[in-house]
Formats: sequence, structure tokens, C-alpha cells
Amino acid sequence: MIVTIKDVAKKANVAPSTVSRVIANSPRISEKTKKKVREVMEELGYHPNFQARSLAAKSTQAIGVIMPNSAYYAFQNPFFPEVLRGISTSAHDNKYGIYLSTGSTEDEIYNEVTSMVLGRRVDGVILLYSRINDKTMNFLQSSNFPFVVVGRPDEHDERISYVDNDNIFITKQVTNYLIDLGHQNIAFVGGSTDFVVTVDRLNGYKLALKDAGISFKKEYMVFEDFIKENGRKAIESLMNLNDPPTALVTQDDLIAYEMISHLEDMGIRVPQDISIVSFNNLMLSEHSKPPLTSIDICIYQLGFEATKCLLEKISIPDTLPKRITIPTKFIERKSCEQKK
Amino acid sequence: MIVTIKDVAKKANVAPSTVSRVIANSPRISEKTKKKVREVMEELGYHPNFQARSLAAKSTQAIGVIMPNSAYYAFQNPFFPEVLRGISTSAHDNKYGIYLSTGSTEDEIYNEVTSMVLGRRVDGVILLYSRINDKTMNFLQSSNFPFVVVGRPDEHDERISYVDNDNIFITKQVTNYLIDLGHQNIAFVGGSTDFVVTVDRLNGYKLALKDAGISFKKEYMVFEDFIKENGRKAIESLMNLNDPPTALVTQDDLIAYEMISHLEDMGIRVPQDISIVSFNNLMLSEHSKPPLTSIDICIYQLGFEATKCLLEKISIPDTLPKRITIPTKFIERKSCEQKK
DNA sequence: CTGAAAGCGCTTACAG
DNA sequence: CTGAAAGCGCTTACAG
Repeated sequence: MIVTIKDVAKKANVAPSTVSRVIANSPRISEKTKKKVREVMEELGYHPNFQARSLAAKSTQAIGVIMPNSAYYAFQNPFFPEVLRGISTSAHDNKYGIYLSTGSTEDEIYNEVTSMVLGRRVDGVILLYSRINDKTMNFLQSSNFPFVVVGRPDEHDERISYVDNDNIFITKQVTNYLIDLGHQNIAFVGGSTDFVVTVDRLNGYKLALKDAGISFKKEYMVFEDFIKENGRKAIESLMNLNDPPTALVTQDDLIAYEMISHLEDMGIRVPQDISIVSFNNLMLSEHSKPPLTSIDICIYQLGFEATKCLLEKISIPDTLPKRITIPTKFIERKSCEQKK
Repeated sequence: MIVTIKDVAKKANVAPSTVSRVIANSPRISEKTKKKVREVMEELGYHPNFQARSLAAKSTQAIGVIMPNSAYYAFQNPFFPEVLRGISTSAHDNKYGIYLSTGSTEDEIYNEVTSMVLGRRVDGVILLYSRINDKTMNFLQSSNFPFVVVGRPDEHDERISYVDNDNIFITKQVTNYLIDLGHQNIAFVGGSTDFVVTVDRLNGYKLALKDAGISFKKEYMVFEDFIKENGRKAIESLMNLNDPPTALVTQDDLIAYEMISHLEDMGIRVPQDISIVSFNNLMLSEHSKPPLTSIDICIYQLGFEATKCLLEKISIPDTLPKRITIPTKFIERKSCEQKK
């Protein structure tokens, strides 16, 4: 049979309410009573029931983590285990559990989130992506439920708490790095433009070009949909331009690997013929050929800080919205070269 | 204010129990009543409270998913997002949620699992790894709680439900493939020997050698701890043997990439000088250089079937333990060559 | 410092 | 086909 608070109370000769207070470690209970009750709990193998606790206390001690739908480039992307590690470390430090939602379509995600929130499965939510005009985010905001976004919200970013890198700035820097190496024909290979991160990075890229007086070419932008459909063709169409790029800014190491592979097949060498700089600094990037020059966006920290921020908001509901910027590291390796 | 079953009942002029039955879509309620109640639910924006439901019905509609601790080689490994995708597809199809546990030490995992189970946070558990003499697994089994393992349990495997590849067999096959290419000096580069998967694959490897009359050499085995500490040194010590291997069976594509990188640095070419065959067939492996010959272990299916199996066990408690074997695919690419 | 009582929002025999 | 009542295992004012 299941051991309840009543069983413990009876055996310890106290009221159930006292046992409850011992569990919560209330300062209003004497050490002596606490000791006795704890002994009985131990003896009986008592374990508090989460559901009952949640119902009575109106707190679930769980946070919801919402992954983007799998259409997002590369669900095989190590980004997710890594954020998750950051999230769970912070969550467990605070005795919170993680409730995971991974819809395969936007609607599925939306439904899962609404039922999670309205059904009080969780005390707060972390959105692991930011998409343009996202109805899930809109729902979260209008329902006034504690949530934080990993990424920059498309709208109302002054009213939403979020954790992000400074994507515009770092992409500008990275592009400048290529420009300083003498490159003028720099292409941008991005994820889906539905995501704010893509838009931000694209803007950083454009900014750098503008500052350097390099005109921006539409043909130099390639996005996820095209790559996913036919990565080979995507890069071919880029390299077959009259004025092919001599450098690439790629949004993810995984995409960079694929690009490099196709390029080599086409007889184009990295970095001798084309330079590549990328994002995420996956573990592998150190060992790829050539070793990838990449931006370490500190994925773990992104998750860790987002959780910390959420937990704060849960415990102090009128916490002001804040933006946390996670610094990045430029890891220079061997995929870029001075333009000849 | 929160809308409860009572509010709906009052407005619809029925008893709360009737509303409850409408939610459960009980056949004992007339269509007419159902319709009326549903309209009111819609109108009031009613959403069932999970905690209350769980408490009364003694079912949480959630499964716990236990990840191995991050010490496991490569938490950046795409294995996890991929199993998770399989798990969540199956779970959501059945209206189950996913409760994630990711301890960073064995003890943390153990504590999370016990509190999850004893505290009735979940209806069942999926263990995403199988480790030798694992106290978490032992706890699960002795507490008679529904659970299934992804991987082969170390002990009592006839009494535990699990989903696995036939690791012994496939590793034997893979090793034979290398033997057929003329290789005699074949090394095994594995994960941690704490995990059953490593042991099984090692056994498959040994079996193939034995059948071919090749004597097994201890120096030809390299394991995780050594690699993690110093991957470069690990491979160097292998290649500096009097009789260095001409082929490698590697447990994971990620490790294979690292090995290849070190080998090239040492001036040893893959596949000309050394052949490599590996496991997991990551998305990248198609694009790596050389394209990796790898075993696709069907990670998604592993997760999907494990969940199906668990859900069955939850709904029919006396379901017999079963073993489900997920077939694998041998993806031949260009990392192996005939021995010269 | 401790207890009796009400209540969190549901489900489910039981009765009709 | 529907309702009244008890109960799931906790927490938390309120009272002393």
C-alpha cells in the first residue's frame, strides 16, 4: 500500500498538518518534532505525492521545455541535448522537474503548450526558439504565464524575458573578419527565415557589408528550405554565379559540413578556394577537415540562464522582464584564408 | 479565475460527475448531454486540471525518460534528440506527456528516478541506457513499476521489457566485413565498458575474430575513458604498436570522426592506410571525409517502439516482458578498403 | 509550536 | 442515462 501523510502522522502521534510542515521544513515546528517525524517517514518509506502536493499548493515544481518542430534544420543537431543539459542542471538545483514538449507541427506545439499551461502541468515555460509571429509565444504572453525565450522575441521584446546571444553584432564581426581577409564576395547560408535568429544574423551580415561599402547581393543568400530539399544544388547554384562567393557565413556547423562536402566534390577546396565561418562550435568542429572556424554561442549557458530567469519569475511574479545576453567566443581554426 | 468542472456543471445544469464523464467521453452519457456540456466547456474556456485528474484517477498520463549522465561519451551526441523524437511521437499519439530526467551523476539519476516513481510523477519509465549492475534499474525492477529499457539489461533480461538492436550479431557482421576485405589486425574502439552496449559489441567483435581464426589482442581495445582523456594519445598508442591495426571498429560516428582527424594528423590515411567502420549513421556521416561506412541503428524506432511497449505495459499491467529487436542497416560508404 | 477543518479539482463506485 | 457523496493525498488559513 501507499504510505501517506496520515500514516506517518498516526505513527508519530502528530497531526497530518504537522507532517506536512515537516516536509516543507517549516521553522514553526520544533526540532524535536521534526526529528521524530522524519524518523517515522524513513521507517515507513514515505514519499510525498507530487500530484496531491501540486493540487493543494497550486505549484507543480515543474517547468515546460518547448522544442521547435522537427522541421527545424537538423533535429540531429547537438544544440538540443546541450541546452537541455543547461536547463536541467539549473532546474534540478532548484528541485524543479522538466516536462518536455516536442510537437512535430506548429499546431501540435501550440496545442501541447496550451494544455500544459491551462491544465497546470507546469509552473512556467521555456521556449527553445523564437519564430516570427509565433502563436505559441503570443498565447504565452497574453495568458500572462511565466515564460522565457531562448532567442530574441520577434515582437514586444521589451515585455518578454529572454536569453540570447547578440546575434546581429557577432555576425557583423564574423563578416568583418572575412572582409579583413580580403573577401568581398561573401555569401550567407542560413536556416529558415521563420526564425528570428536567422533574421538577426542576416542583418548583422548586411550591416558589415554596408559598413565596408560592399553592395549586398540577393543571389548570395541561401536558406534552409532550399538546402534541405537539395543541399548540393543549393551550393552549386551559388558557385555557378558569374561572380561566385569566395567566402561563406554559415549558420550552423552541421550545414557547414554539408557545404564543405559538396564543395570538395565539385573540386573547390576549403579554405584555399573558399573560406567558411560558422556557428555553434560543435565538438566535432575541432576534428573536421579543415577544422572549422566557428562561433561558440555557449549553448549550455543559454539553457542555464534561461532556467534561472524563469525560476525567478515563478517565485517572484512581478519580476520585470529582462534580456540576458550570453557572450560568445570566436574560435579561429583553419577554414578561412586570406583571399588570393 | 480558474474554470472548474463545477462551473461547467452549474452552467450546463448537470452534475459535476456528468461533466467528468463527458471529458472521459463515457458511452454512458447521451449525445445530447455531451453536446450541451461541450458547448459550455467551450464557452467558459474550460481546461481540465491535470493534477486533480491524476490524483483522483491515479494516473498521470506522463512517462519518465531517463537519460544517462553526461559523462557518457558525447552528450552532444545526436542520439538523444533522435530517440526523444521517436518517444515523443509515440507518446503524443497516445496523449502522454514526457517527463525528462537528466542527472549528472549516477546518484542524482537514482534520486530523480526514485522520487519520480515513488512520488507518482509518472506512470512508467523509459531508461535510455543499460549499464552493468545499475542501481536505478534494480530499483525499477524491484519496485515493480512499469518500465522499459532502450538497450539490453545486464541481468534478468528475461524479466524486463527492452528494445535493442542485435548488437552482438551486427558487430560480428561488421567485423566480418573487414575480415573479408583482408584485414587481420582489427582494433575495437568503444564507449565505456560500464554500458552493456559496449560489452555486446565487443563480444560480437571477438566472435568474428574467433570464427576467422584470428587471435584476439588486448592491445587492440581502446575504451572511452582513455579516449576522453586524450583521444590523440589513444589512437597513437594503437598505431605505435609493433603490429598496428589496419582496420577499426568504432562504436560511434562521433568517435570515428575524432579518430580520423588524429590519424590524418599523423599522416595515416583513411581508407588507404586504415579502414574504419562505425555505428549510428549520423546525418553527417554522409558528408564527412571520407564518407563513413556506418551501421544505421534506427534510433528513432528504438524510441518509438520502447514507448509503445511501455504504454502497453501501463494499460495492461500483466503484460509479459518482451524483447523487441530493431533491425539495423549497413550503410556502406567509403571509409573501408581492401587490405593491400 | 501544534491541531482540526476546509479545500485544491477531479473520478468513481453506488444508487436510482 | 444521471446524480450525490466520498475520496485521492496533500496544504494552509484559523485558532489556540
